[in-house]
Amino acid sequence: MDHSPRRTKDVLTLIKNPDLVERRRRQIVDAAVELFIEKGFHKTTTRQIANAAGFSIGSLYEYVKSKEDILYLVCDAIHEEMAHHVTEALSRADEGVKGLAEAIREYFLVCHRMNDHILLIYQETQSLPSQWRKRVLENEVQITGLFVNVLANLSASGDLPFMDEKYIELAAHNITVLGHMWTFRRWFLARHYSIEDYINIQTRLFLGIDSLTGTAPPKEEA
Amino acid sequence: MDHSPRRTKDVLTLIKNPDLVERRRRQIVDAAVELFIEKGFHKTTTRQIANAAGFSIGSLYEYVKSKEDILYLVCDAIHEEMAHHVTEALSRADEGVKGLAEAIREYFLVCHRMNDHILLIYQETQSLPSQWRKRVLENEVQITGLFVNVLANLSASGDLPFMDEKYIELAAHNITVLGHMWTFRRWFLARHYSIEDYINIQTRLFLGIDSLTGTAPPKEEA
DNA sequence: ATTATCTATAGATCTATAGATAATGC
DNA sequence: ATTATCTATAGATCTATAGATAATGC
Repeated sequence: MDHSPRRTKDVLTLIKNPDLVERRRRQIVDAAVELFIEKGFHKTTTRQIANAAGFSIGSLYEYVKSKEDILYLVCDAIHEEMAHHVTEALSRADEGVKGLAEAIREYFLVCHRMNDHILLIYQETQSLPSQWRKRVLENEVQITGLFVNVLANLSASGDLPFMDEKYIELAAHNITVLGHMWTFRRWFLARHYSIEDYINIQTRLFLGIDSLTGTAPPKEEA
Repeated sequence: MDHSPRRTKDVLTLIKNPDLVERRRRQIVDAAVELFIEKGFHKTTTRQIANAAGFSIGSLYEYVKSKEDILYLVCDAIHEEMAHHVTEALSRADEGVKGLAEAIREYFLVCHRMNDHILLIYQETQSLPSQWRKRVLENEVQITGLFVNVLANLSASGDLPFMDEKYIELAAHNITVLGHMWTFRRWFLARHYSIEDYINIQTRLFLGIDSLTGTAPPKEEA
């Protein structure tokens, strides 16, 4: 009998049928995401994941080699979903600074919806074996790269004041991380701000324009 | 014999001598910080902490009731140190916008030096029992409050354009979190920026002034 | 007597696997 | 025969405590 393991998405499996691997792993990931969000990675047992996914602990280990494998699959799935939504948000946005404001608005709303998933990445990336941790971190930067493109275009077209490459890159990191900030300070921020407040104020703070109309608001002076 | 536990810093101990408690707990915290940074909270054993602190596992449990107690003591110590450095940095700064730039500069340098400690808070706060998690999170916000004061004064004195309270508060959160960003994206940012670059560019991005001279730089146009 | 410390281990997991069983197709 | 699944458990921890010992002062 053939016992050689297959490699799918860089994670080893003993199951031959690739479609089955994909289907079962989706079950594993769905179950694990929920449990990890609720109890954290370390306090979730592989047995709980197997139960929630609807099969036995023995079967679970046919589809992954270790518990860390599951965490990696979870992080990867979350990144896929983030990247998908953000790409779509950016492609739908208009031209010019107004379009940037729309894109930021959409991005912040994606962060708002994926709150728990983003938190999970922040908290558990460190629990991955270093080779995979690197991969997950690079994914984070990849999303920042999407904003770098938008900003670079606006800077080149004159819609934004000309900015050095390094300024553009850091501004893109700021946008990305201020979206994350809503998730990891939400327990506090939500006392004072709705997500709409948050988007409006942030947009005015760093673009100086209104997030919906795209126009500079009248200056209030002391 | 008196077996009633004492409460010191809200953590129970069986030891009567308060000075001894303080001394031993400092040993425990110093040992634990290092181990937690290296391996994470869950992968560090209480036995390793006891060994590194220089006494037995039995003694360790005379000074704390549980492993979570140790994590709380660690988080609290880190907060104390952060708050101390930031308060000092703010009090040393000049008046006006230039003083704000100096304060931000000092704050970012504190984040730079306390890199690993800040990361630890981000990663392990979730592992605390909820009552203590709340306390640690409030500590984070307390540091933001220090910047709220500075910004409010500048806004009132006219050194900064007048800003609504909600704008001030969010701007303070932004400053705090962008300091943290340097720690959790440093693995990437440090490829392109020194901490000095980072401070200069961030200051110009959100104050529009040079971080050292406190003056508006000449505008570069495309 | 009282306090602090240590040794030894109970008790409770939890991951990962071995080996049996069921299902499917030649 | 081959593939997928399950049950049962080996083996390896790890936290927290009980009970013994050492040190200190009345």
